[in-house]
Amino acid sequence: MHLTPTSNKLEIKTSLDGSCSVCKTANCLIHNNAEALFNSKLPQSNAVINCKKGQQFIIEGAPVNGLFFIKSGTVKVFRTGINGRQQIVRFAKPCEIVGHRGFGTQEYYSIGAIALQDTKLHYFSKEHLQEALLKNPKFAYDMMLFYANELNRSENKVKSISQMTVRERVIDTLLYIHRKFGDLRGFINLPLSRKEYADYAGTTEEQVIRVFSLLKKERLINTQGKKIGIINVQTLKNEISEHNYFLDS
DNA sequence: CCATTAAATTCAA
DNA sequence: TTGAATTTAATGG
Repeated sequence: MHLTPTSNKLEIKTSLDGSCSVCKTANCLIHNNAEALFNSKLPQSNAVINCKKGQQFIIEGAPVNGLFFIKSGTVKVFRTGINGRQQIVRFAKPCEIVGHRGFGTQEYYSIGAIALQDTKLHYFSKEHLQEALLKNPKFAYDMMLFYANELNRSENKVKSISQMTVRERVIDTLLYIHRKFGDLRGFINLPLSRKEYADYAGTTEEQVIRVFSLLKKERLINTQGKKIGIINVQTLKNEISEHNYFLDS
């Protein structure tokens, strides 16, 4: 896929094409429900958006019009705290939804979202989604599962931030990224800065760097620049097992 | 938290 | 493809 190299604007083109080129995954919402989603007669209600690395496509406080499916790339979803520090709420990968908290009653986005890599998004308006949900129970059910899962994870995150030590939170974050984005040649398959680990774990960049150094000394992880390799997943899991490590998303 | 140095990444020639 | 410019990591105060 070729992206226009110099444009700073979001590239938007409407598309009534139902094909989702990237995802062949069995449990992809958009893929499984393409029929329900794409035979709408509503004009201008869905579009493919190309988003360059580092580009913000949801602004906190902006009015909600719809939501986004990720077709390719990865995205971080965050909320800005009182002192301007950003708290990363979650990372999202292809086949996932971004902006869904605004769906329904809320008028404004309470979160922001930035592309971590060049990312293709598929946008649907609220009306479009509503139509598809009402028409198609299977789609509605899949959406509900997604929401339930997100809620579960977010409840657990509250707990982890309030009850775990910095070291445990960093380990928790590492394991979350690892199981979500997987392993490529021994390194976590997602390049994140130490700051981004910190923003997710609810700590500072320095703390993350120090925990990483320790873990490296203990031969539990490997680091090479931005790339992190987990050597011993089990030992890390054990260390936070008292805090209910059993989530799968 | 800030300052310094080392290291890695990006960019453009 | 290289190296200069910029960004990021790591450490110590």
